[in-house]
Amino acid sequence: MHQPEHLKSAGLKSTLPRLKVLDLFENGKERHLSAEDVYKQLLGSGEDVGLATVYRVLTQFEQAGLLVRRHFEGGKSVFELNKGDHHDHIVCLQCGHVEEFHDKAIEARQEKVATGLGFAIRDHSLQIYADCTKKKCPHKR
Amino acid sequence: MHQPEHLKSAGLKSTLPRLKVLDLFENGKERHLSAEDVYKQLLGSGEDVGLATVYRVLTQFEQAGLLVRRHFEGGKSVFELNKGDHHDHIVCLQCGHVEEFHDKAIEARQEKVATGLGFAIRDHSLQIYADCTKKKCPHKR
DNA sequence: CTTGTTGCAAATATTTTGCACCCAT
DNA sequence: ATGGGTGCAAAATATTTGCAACAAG
Repeated sequence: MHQPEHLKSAGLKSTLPRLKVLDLFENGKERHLSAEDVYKQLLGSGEDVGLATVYRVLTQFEQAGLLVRRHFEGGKSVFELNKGDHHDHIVCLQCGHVEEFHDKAIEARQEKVATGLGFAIRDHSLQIYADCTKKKCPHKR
Repeated sequence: MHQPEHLKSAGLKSTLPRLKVLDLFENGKERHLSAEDVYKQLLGSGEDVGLATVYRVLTQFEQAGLLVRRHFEGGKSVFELNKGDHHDHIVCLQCGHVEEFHDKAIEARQEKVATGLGFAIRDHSLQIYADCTKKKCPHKR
């Protein structure tokens, strides 16, 4: 599996559920997963974890800076690996796939607008909800 | 109170709970309210409504285009009057006040980015979380 | 009248927490 | 061994729904 250094440095013991969750994000197919997604995938792999543990681990990883929590529509929190870079998201309304993008011009304008209104940006979140224009949505679930 | 034309044209009967909720958004102090906020304010005004009715009314108003539903952080939905214009939000981290803004350049870039990735935008949501730079935050709660 | 609307309670959905047992160090 | 970690069940939070009583047109 993987080295538990990340966990160590975060003051977290290297346990099976934690290693498995980390592995899912590092080597899984989807980069953006909800607690339910993680839980189901672990059960599917024959792991015997509780949903509560998944929630606890995800929250701990978020606080440790290993994961980032996103608030898309739909009431569920979605997590992804914290790669250190900032990016925004475009969510396909047809299949739910999440694509990432970064646009310097948008960031610059945000800075300008905020400054103009007398604010100092600390963080921001931008999601675009869209339909895929290709004949077949390439990201069917 | 108010004319029920909005309701009529939306195919909704003009009832007391609906008129009261609409009034809150049109004449209330805060433009952005959660279901819980609306419910508490109505109870405070001596109205006898159920929380379920508030949720139903808010949802109906959203579908009728009278209100817009926002998904800020915190797990709760927040509603505001639909003034027809599109705008994004800047949330003051110090007092929680919500300021609105609209920037053509940002919108244009979003369109460009989405098109470039093969998507047709249906909706988007942009929130900036920031600190007020004025000596005293002018929006203390 | 007739159909839409409401309040209440119960049901969902998501996430958190209490607790006794288990395991990494 | 021992303190953190886990699973399970129950609680907490946000929202939806079934249903009988009720009210607008």
